[in-house]
Amino acid sequence: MESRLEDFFKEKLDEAEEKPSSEGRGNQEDVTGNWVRYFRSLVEDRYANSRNLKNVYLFSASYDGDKRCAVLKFYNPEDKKIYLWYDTTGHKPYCLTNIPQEELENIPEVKGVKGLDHFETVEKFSLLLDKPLRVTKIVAQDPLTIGGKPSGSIRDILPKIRHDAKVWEADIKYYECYIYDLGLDLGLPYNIEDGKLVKNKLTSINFEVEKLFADESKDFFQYLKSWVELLEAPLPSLKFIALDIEVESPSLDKVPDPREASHRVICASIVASDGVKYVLLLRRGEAKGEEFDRLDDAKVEFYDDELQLICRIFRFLVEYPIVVTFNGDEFDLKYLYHRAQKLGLQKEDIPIQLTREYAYLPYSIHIDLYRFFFNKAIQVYAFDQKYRDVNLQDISTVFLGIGKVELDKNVSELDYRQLAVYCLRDSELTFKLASFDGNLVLKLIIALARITRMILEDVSRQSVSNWIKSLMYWEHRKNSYLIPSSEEILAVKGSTSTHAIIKGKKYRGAIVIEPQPGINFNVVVLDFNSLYPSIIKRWNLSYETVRCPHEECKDNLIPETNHWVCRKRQGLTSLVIGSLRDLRVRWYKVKAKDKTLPEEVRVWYSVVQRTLKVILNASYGVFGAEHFALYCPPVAEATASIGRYAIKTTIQKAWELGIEVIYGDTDSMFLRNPSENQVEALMEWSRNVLGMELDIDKQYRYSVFSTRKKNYIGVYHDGNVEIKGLTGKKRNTPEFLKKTFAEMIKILGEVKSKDDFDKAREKIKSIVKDCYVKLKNRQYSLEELAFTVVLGKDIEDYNKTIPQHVKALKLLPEKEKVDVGAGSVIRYVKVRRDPGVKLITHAKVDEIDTEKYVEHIQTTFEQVLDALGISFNEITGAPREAKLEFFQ
DNA sequence: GCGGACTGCTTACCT
DNA sequence: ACAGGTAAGCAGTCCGCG
Repeated sequence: MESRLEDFFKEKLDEAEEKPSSEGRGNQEDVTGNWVRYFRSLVEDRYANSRNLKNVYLFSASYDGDKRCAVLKFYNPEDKKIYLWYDTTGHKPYCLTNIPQEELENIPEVKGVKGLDHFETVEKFSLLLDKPLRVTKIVAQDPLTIGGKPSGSIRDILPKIRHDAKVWEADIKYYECYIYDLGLDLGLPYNIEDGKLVKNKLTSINFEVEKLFADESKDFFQYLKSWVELLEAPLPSLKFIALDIEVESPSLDKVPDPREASHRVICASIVASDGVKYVLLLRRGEAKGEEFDRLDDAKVEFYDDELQLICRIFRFLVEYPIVVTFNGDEFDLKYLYHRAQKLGLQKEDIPIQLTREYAYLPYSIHIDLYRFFFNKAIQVYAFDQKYRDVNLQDISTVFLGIGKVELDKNVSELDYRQLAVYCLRDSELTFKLASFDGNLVLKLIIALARITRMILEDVSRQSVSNWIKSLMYWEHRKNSYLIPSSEEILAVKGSTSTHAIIKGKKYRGAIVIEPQPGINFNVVVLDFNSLYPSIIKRWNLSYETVRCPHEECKDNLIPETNHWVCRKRQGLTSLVIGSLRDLRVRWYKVKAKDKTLPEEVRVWYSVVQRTLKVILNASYGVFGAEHFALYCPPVAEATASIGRYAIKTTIQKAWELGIEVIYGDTDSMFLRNPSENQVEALMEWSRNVLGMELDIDKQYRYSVFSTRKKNYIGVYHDGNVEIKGLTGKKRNTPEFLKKTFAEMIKILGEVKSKDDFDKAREKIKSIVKDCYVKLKNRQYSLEELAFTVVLGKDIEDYNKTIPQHVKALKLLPEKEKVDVGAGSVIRYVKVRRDPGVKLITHAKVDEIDTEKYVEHIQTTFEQVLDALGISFNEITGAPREAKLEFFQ
């Protein structure tokens, strides 16, 4: 596929790079000419319309403003390159309106809009009204005519002309509209035959799956089938690079502004999946040590000219199909874009496009891992909150066991070798974050793209509400359903009928059962297997079915609300979320553990089940989120309400069966020493009566509860200890407390029987006592005493109250305050004098307010001591209090 | 002028 | 920029107190 021309220019470029200009800053033309020629030839050649390609994977799409059409990006696993394909179907941007075609034709303000193509009358089905609707399709020659111009777009002028004008589907990005209309599947293989797009034959549905879901309705089964086809499709082997650059910086701790790009790019490093490693360094006037041509397994190149170095980076950006960065959107690529222009390169010769939020690579796929790991849903559900702070240092330490190279001075002051080592490490870490566990992260992104029908760039950056929006929109278009506007849904279904416990919330959520304080042996924890998605499936919840327009459904009420649910039509959300849930629980989760399957298949199944988990966990919440495109509070409210109903009735049934329920939260029930028969009976009852699966989630040798909800310790039969919610493991708790707490936990893990507790009690008392004494003697360092708190917003935004960590910050001189903002981590200690707090960097050990810290020891340990029948005063030597005994 | 009761704010957690 | 519920610590306000 690669042309002679491309090879020719590549050689030319290599030549140019092998003899970096010796006479210092040479002619601009010489420096960049080779790059520009090479780049232009590449665009004309390989990136020109591809007419014949086999088995290429659809990874991305966008709109080409020059050619005025959609362009798709395909990845060819054969030669591991990206190919562009420009639309050949003549598809055009459009939106829909309720104004009849004849009327539109007679409105001069509309007819006169430049870029308008034509009108059509089409039939769509309105789920909201449960009836067909004739609407007018306004077709334009370019997306901006529909919407997005500062003024004068169809989207904006129609409501001005007629007050009852409705406009639908006008704020969908054009390439998304294109994907939905053509029913394209992202991440799946296609063929291009004589310029036409042909989907590869799909993996047929597995016989086992078919058998597993034989009892489901026809519609439901159709959904299962289409998901399986997507998710069982083969996965291409991927080729990618990680990139990182270093920029001279004026002062310590000050990151150069990428828009200004006023400082030199002094180093770049590239680590590629094919083993290629490069460090590119800028020769600088000042002595920066000896030059060298290798650094471990990386090739090192020195450049006299900064622009030449940057062009070298650009070559990597167009030659590799996938480029991975850590914060490339906000820094590396943004910087390179502006810096290259500053040094004289034309915009069109830079292979980077900046939008408001992204650095987009038109000839490859840019994945910014920072954006991906920042996603809360990814953080919590895909990675079980293994990392807390989103930065390269912490994330790579968690997943790879290595961190960044530590610096003791400004990057500008490092010698060549130190700089190279530092920079190379960063791109190595970035590379490994994309590739660990067999490219887990990239696979997650592809699995997400397949399900959501989003391009890789979007799905890896945007959050759950956009994922679900996209997959729902795709389903609407597939079935010719009119996509309702958010206002429309709200107008018809805006009301809620319950009251939240927390002020300012819209509706009542889950319930938490009051725990029975004390210690209990043999505790079995049952939970509803993905409760909310199950409810959405079983109760047919969707924006069109909750409060549906049919009189005859109005008696089909949802507990504790005045909402009813449709009996006549299967809800779209119910089908989509329900099928994904069942597939995860009954197929992918099971198969991910199936040792008879080849390792590679198992790994993919585990990726899929994790991806589904992320989507499913968010599926309920989005309907209660104002910014979600299909925001529908009654759907969220109904879901939570049925959840409360499910757990309440199940607990009641448990008592009837003679099982003691000692705690429960949302979807879980903690049973005290139940018999196998009792557990089995309860699970069966739930299956038969509620129609919901109840599973054994975990079994504890014993559990420790105080009177507090969302706070407990569970000790598994193997001695592993699970701690939930306790102060002793919170992030902001001082280290000395966490350490002492961990010692106590270790003792608890060793307790096997009631008798062991007597010994454990004594040990725990002495551990806490030691802590108390050490504190009193001021033997703890400031490091150990510091509270670590994340600043929730910028300092000046605290106008209601001034919390302690902000108080500590206010003592800083103005010019140091500017470096602190939302997201900064603040470490402070409590002192006796005036404001009571000081930043760790400003305090001394003898200022510490030990009395305050004693209170913290007390609250931290009382959460456990209570249940053990130990009073804190007994430990510190204060008068003995009555001892509580919880054993029965 | 001070302390207790109360509410509200902030952070971190649970499901 | 997925939801609501809970704990803890502190900030700020109101009220009573001859």
